[in-house]
Amino acid sequence: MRISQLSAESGVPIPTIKYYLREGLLPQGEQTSATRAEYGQAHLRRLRLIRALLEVGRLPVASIRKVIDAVDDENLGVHQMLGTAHYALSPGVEPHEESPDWQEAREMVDQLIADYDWKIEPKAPAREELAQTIVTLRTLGTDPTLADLTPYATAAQTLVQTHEIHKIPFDAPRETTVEAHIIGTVMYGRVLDTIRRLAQESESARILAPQTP
Amino acid sequence: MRISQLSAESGVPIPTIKYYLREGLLPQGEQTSATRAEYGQAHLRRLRLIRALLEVGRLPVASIRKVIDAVDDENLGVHQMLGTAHYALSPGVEPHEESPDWQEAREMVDQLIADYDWKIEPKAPAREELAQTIVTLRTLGTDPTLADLTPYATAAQTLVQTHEIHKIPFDAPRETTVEAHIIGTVMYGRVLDTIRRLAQESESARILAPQTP
DNA sequence: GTTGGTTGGACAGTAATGCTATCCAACACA
DNA sequence: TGTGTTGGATAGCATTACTGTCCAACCAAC
Repeated sequence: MRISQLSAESGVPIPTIKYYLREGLLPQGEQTSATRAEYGQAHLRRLRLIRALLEVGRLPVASIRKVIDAVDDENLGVHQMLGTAHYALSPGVEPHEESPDWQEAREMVDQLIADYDWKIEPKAPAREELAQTIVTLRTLGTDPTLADLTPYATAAQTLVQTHEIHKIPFDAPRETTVEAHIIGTVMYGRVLDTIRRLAQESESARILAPQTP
Repeated sequence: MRISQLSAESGVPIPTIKYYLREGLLPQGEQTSATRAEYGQAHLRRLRLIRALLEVGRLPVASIRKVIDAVDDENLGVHQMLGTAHYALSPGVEPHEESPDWQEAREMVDQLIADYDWKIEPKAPAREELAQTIVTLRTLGTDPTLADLTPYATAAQTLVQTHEIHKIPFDAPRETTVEAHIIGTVMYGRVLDTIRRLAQESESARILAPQTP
């Protein structure tokens, strides 16, 4: 498959594909001559993943490259590879000042993790992210307690344990495993967010809507 | 309160505050002379909300303005105001080609909404968003069925009905009501997303981590 | 009354991000 | 022998969210 066909099948313009190649998101095709390269199904698949992460997952290109670098690093074991990829999917929190508010928020996060007996790396970005959200909620005047967070933790745990984790083929080839992991994290993350907004609209409408029985 | 104090209390630089004023995110202060304006607690509160939506909610400035315009439009009833604000919080889907894939995806969304007996406007942006995600999941090779979506719908409905909707003071002043609504949608949306990633990491670690009992 | 700092308003500039556009020589295929 | 495509390189562009500079008008302190 040449680049034009790759473009036609994926719907991605050729200059954009070249850009992804430059940026290392897409592996180079197999060179057949100085000005010819051959692309295969793997490239098409990778290209679709990139577009999914960009358009649906709204991940920056730099994060996508981190994910891909983790996959392509053969030195990493599956566990490390998944961890690296997973962390790269995290939006990330810019550095912030140390303050008692932050310390308190971090303690709440630690407590939540302990309550649910979760096994989380100390440096997991989601810890800081959650702490940031708690701090922000405080400055907004609402003061979240652990009891406000547990319903979300329970819901998340149930979803992950009963529906998501079994979809990941841990014994398949590396690339298949990460891809499933990424899809589970990003795509179903958006599914959940969107569906939650539907549920909110519906509940809000039931309470407030002008009577139309 | 003058602009410098507003900046000091909020931690937002003065040029940025000026920018928000220009963009209509922040209402003008009360002019006391040609080169003096007075700001109050409402401004500080609004400023914190803007930062929360930007930093935690990752909403574009244009969307924040839509939310604020809805609040400031006195012609709108509370129901309409909440709806407009809620829709502005949606990331939005760029226009796409009509195709059987999209039709099928939309039908699946309609079916889900019907199954849960949700009351959703035909033009709700979350419909198209969910359809987009379904289409994308298809191109990625996983083929989501209604049964794959229902666990998320059940979880979302439970969260919204038992924990979120009661936090919104529907009989309070408009501004208080929308603010609570926005916080519920955006901030707790992020809480859920982040906590879900924690749960994923933990489950993944339990299955894959090198044994460290 | 002078002086020094602050304010609002206007406008230009900037950094990051995700593309797009153009050019070119080297092919491949008819 | 021509026609078109390719890879590689480089430059340009649109958007977003600020940031920087300038200035006359002020207010408050000395």
